[in-house]
Amino acid sequence: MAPESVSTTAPSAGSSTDPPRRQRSDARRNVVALVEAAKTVFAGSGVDAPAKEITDLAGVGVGTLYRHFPRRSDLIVAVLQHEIDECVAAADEFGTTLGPWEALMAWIERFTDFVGTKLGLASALHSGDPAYDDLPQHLLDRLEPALHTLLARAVDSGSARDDVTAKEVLTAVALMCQPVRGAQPNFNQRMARVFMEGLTRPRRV
Amino acid sequence: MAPESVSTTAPSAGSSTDPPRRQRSDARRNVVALVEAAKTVFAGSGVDAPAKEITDLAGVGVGTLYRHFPRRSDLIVAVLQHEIDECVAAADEFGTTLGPWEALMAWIERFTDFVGTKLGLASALHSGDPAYDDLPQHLLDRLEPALHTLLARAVDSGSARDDVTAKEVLTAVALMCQPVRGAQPNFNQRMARVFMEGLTRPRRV
DNA sequence: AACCATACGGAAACGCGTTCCGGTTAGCAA
DNA sequence: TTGCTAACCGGAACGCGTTTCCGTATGGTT
Repeated sequence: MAPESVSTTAPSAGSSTDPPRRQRSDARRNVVALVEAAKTVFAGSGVDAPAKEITDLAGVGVGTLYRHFPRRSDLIVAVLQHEIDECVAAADEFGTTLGPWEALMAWIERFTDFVGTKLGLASALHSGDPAYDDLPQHLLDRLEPALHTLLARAVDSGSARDDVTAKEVLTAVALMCQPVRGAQPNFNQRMARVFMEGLTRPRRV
Repeated sequence: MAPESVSTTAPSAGSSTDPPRRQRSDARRNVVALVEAAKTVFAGSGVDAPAKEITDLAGVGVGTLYRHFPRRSDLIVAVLQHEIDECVAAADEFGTTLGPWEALMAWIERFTDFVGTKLGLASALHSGDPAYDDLPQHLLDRLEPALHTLLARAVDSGSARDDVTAKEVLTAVALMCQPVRGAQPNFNQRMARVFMEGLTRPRRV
């Protein structure tokens, strides 16, 4: 994940090795500028926009980008951090205000919104490109617990089958969120809903 | 689609312009060698293996590859032609030997087998890379009619909902077939099945 | 003020797809 | 057979984006 960007945490702990000097102020500034620039560029050109586009906007050299964010996924994670947190928070809210099944469906819709509106994020998630390697794992680690709670409740209440894990649901729905050329605007959401309906107790007609 | 590879058809028609000379024998040989090599390389390194790997195996220069197959999708189509035909044929068979719903499910499983075993084919389908532009459309054109028949029968028999088109099903299932790192081997098939079960008439629990 | 670990920037190296062109050859006609 | 020419060949050259590398600048500390 983001190597040094988020960690504004306790650098003072004189650990095993020599006293580590604090991060320089210009470095901190640049990290912020890069994340800010990346947010803008990603929104306009997708998550695999040329690196130079980002560094130019941030007013730094490419070296600086790669030093702070060795992999593209590091940068993406930094950019999305906030929205991911919001997504997790939504799970708590739905879980307490809606019925088991409704909460599950509502959250999935929220999740598809999140993934779908990030240009190319879904594609990156499953591209196999090593630059994005950590991305799926990180999202999974963060979101899986949130969904797990909702799903377990739906299973307990008898409205969802119990042979599919939260992780699998998350992965499958993420797959469904990939942009499709020439599809109707809400295609992905509709298909995700169909998938979710397949999650109700199975039976034949 | 494949520009000149498949078209062993009637070059003799003295059309508007001067009599076109027949395709040269070495050209024909090279096309065959390339498709053969591509089949091997695709199987080993996925559909986006470096072009040079293919040309080396085929024993030709890169120029020859690009002349015959300007887009990567042309080459893929040529390689898959046969298997696509088989997939279409399977639809006919299932349609006549199985019940409406069972035929539908059987064919989808057949389809996931096809897409899933082609390394990276599913990813390529939705990559957005212009090199693969024609690929989805070509597969859709070829497979949609096959599925349409099966789906219509299932809808008529009352076992499937009628608010999702064959094209949508095909696209959605293709999305689900994308390889996922660290997933169980049959993950994609299972998820595709869940999706299909969501296709039964909707109702609440 | 002086020192130095840290960080900067952008040039250079690299990998890969794609284009281009001088040389070669298969097919056809005389 | 021989000669002509369109068709074809190979790979060098080019474009573009990522990634590495290193001389230089600078913030922090003494």
